[in-house]
Amino acid sequence: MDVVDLGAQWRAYCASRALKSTRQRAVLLDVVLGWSGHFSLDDVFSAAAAEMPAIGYATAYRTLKLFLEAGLIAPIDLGDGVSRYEIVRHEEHHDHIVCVGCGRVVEFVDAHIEELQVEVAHRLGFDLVAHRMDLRGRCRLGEHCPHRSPLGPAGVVQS
Amino acid sequence: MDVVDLGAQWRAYCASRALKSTRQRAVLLDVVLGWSGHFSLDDVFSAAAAEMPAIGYATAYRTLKLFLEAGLIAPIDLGDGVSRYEIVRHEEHHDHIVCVGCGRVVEFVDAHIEELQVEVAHRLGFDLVAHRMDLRGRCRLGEHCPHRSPLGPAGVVQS
DNA sequence: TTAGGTGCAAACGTTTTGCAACTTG
DNA sequence: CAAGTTGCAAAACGTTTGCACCTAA
Repeated sequence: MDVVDLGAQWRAYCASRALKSTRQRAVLLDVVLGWSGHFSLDDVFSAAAAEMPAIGYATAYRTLKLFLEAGLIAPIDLGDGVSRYEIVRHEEHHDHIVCVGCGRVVEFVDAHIEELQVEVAHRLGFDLVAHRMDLRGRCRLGEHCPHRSPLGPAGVVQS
Repeated sequence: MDVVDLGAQWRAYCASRALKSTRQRAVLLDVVLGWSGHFSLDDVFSAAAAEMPAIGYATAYRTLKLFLEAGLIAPIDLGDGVSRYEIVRHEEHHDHIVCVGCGRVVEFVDAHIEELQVEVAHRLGFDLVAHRMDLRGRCRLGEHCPHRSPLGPAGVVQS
């Protein structure tokens, strides 16, 4: 499911809930779908405000909540105390590993672990709905590592 | 490492940082070590206040922070927006699965997944320091499930 | 005696809401 | 027109801190 499909998904959600289409929502959708990586409410608001100065924080807040309910975005927790989100891409689910030294975030998927999660859930009497797995590690980039800080996503590592 | 050892660990930490032993800290340590399951700052404060009405919220806050630094407790995130913690038991590390229907939390460990996590981290160039894995599922307790709400921990399920 | 600890109240940053004015369908 | 949406400002929330008064060592 690519960005185009997420747009469709949003339109479907709007229809199902009789939501109106406004310029604000268009701008916000645009910002979110165009975002690569993780974003906070503030991130989204700032970007939207750049394109539409009159937009209000509350609107960004409420719209992000709608995106959440529509399943367009999902909350993630990277350990800092801020609510962050990322676009839900069904074919692109991934987990995170965060370097405790430099804060670098690598996204990855391990098919084997995914399987085992379903299995374990079943064994415990659950039907798995979702999961979140965040690893912490120290990355071995040596002198390149410390404090390279939040850098753009380098893509999801599959395995 | 059982509760007794955690007490020793705390004493060692106090010594190393020249922390004084006060009645407040004793009460708070007691509350935390005696807690079965997950707790919030509020939980701890309330329980401590029951035993020592004059205790201040800030003291609970600051002390919990010390416990955190001392490695006695670890933050966990169960998806509600509240900071929660649990006692660190080195031989009892576990992950969580939360029922999206009733909120029931089951703790578990899967040795195979644990191994794979280390492996994956290495493959990505990290030395694994810690991990957090929270599954969401719908539990199959049928009529017994919905809204049985936060119940006491039923122990860690090993596999 | 003195470094450290406590309780209070206020500051903080973020998230959330009430409301009157304004759009969309 | 009616229902839904917006921006503002303020409330609510959990968390964190400054400070003057205590207390363990």
